[in-house]
Amino acid sequence: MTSGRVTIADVARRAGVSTAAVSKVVRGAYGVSAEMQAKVRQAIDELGYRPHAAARALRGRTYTLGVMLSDTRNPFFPDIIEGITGRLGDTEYQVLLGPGGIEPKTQARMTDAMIDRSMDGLILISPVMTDAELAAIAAAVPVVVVGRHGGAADHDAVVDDDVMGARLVVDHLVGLGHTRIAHITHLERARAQGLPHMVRADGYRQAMRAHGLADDVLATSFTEEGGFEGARELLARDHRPTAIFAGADIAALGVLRAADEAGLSVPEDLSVAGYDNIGIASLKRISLTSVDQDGRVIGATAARLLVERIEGRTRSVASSVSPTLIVRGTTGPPRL
Amino acid sequence: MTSGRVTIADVARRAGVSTAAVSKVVRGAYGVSAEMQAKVRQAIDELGYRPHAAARALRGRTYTLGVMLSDTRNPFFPDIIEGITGRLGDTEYQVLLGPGGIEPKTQARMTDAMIDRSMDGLILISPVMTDAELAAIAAAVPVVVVGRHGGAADHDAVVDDDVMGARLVVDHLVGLGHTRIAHITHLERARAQGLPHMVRADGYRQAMRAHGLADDVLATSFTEEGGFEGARELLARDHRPTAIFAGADIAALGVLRAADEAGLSVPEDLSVAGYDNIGIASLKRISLTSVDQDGRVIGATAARLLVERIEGRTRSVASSVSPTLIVRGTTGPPRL
DNA sequence: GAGAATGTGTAGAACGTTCTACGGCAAGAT
DNA sequence: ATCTTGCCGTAGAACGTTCTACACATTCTC
Repeated sequence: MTSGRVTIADVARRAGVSTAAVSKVVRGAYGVSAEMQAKVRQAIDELGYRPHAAARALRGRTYTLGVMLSDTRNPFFPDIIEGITGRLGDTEYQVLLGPGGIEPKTQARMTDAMIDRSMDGLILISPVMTDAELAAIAAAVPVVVVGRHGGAADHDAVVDDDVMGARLVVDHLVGLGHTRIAHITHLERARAQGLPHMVRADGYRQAMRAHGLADDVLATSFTEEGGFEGARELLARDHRPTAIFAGADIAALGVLRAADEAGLSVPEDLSVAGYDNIGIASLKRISLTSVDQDGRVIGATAARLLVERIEGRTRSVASSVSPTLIVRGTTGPPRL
Repeated sequence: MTSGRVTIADVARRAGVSTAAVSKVVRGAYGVSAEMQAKVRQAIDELGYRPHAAARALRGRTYTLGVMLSDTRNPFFPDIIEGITGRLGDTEYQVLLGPGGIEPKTQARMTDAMIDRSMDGLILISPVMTDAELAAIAAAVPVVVVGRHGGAADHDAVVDDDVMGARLVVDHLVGLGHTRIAHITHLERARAQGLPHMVRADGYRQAMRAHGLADDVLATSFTEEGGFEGARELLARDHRPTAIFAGADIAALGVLRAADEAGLSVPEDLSVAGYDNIGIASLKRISLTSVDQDGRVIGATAARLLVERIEGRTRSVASSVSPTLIVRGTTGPPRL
């Protein structure tokens, strides 16, 4: 009455039973008669009782899963969230997102905060931290990592198959008749391993080798400007490439601008492909050929793995989601 | 020792004081000697103690603020988040985001979940719910609403000044010499009031009237396709407009495509302006004139108001953030 | 030097759950 | 009749905090 909140005791009083009985009904625990069920459920409905998650936290579960986001601007992050919430929609679990920022320090602060709030499990999206820090978190709470290649024994991992994605692009371009295909990647300052852009570049190299072609990787940055600068350099060469595969769509947009400025028409003079299939790639005015990661599947998989782990699985799982190539207007046969 | 978690009792034992004393130090409460301070702080550091938020929740604050997101795809939502977290960065508050979805039902479920987790306050971004539902939430917890015009006594509100934004666009176009300026707005199915697109349309009408010009509003939808269709209809008229102001950038992109297809060059034959200043508007290849809302300021303001309200302010505040016009390449003088 | 005022620390009762341990009862086994 | 065996329900101790009430020193005031 004080705080206006309906507690388990209010329900118990109304139904004329003990709080323990109400708790059992709420949790669906063993040892409740049908009659008791009905009585308690009715009282719950009449009073509009909802369990107080914070109080639950002190004893058992909170039914709260945390998702640590390293970068809220990540273009497919909404898809991942949708995948997670979609998967969890009909369970009792609630999802809360934690903006961790790009700094290792702020990310650590966020994961700590999530642990302090007794979340039942954590999904970390592209976390920037050492393996030791990751292990410390995984020791405290079930963890699934998304977007970081190379798993570990103490947590599950879900990644896009970036090697396959790069191969899809190369195969497509080679199939169109291209032989001089350049790749623009992101220049890494950090010493981290297994970041998606590195794996994409590796995948590109492997695929080119498989076709008996020479690879040509230029590292700038995954920004519109980075793509522009990279393309300008590539297009100024004597034997300029007939196709440019940018490791990220945002860079591919810069490549398109460079082509415009160089007076090259796309795709006749230059084919361009990106990665991530961000929203604007599908706009008719852009129509960018790109690799789609299906964030929904990634998110749904991560959610499934996390719940499994919370419910007892200890063997660790690494799941790789296959990307698909979305062919649009920026790729075509080279002009001979 | 059981759960591995360091509790306030562990700290108390280590420092040789009572748990109440440790609690005082942690909370910075009154009645602690310097000596006690030092002893306790040292013990805290040695043991790596962090207060258990869920346990705190049962008595006092959780130092957790919830942000209910109605649409994770909202283009300036990352800016708002940054504004919020930036403002709160040096406080003890932690921010958690709740993906509420676009359905009233799922949004209600999320706000309930946040209340159940004893969050200290809630920021609701463009919530879709009745005033009564909103009032019920505001009765349970301090609330700040973002992006919904027309506040109420029980919560604070932060909105973009959409009337001003629309006026900025009209003034700019009129200043360039345009007189036939059309506006594309979003067709509303819901009976909700004060939604941004309605206010923008009103602002457009007011500004046109102020210049003695006839208004011309077409309602399609805020999608690329909606902008395209709307523009096609407008451009097919006998006396076609020389400028189109779309109520959202995404629709403006559709307008640009329609202009392309109609063989009209922008801005010579047609000026185009949008609203929201989404990321791609600044890409050189698009270079869309748009109204910028400064999500950071909006977010920071919301965070400030929420903390004030949590700390005791009861009088309700409605804050209006002034937008700015970003003039780029899609607007220019009309061809005579 | 008595009483008041101030400053510092502690005991212990909440907060709303979960869950172990146990009591009572009815039905079946002996 | 007595003993098991299940089943159903309850009492009550946690969980880790906060915070009121109070005890005890010390210092101030007259």
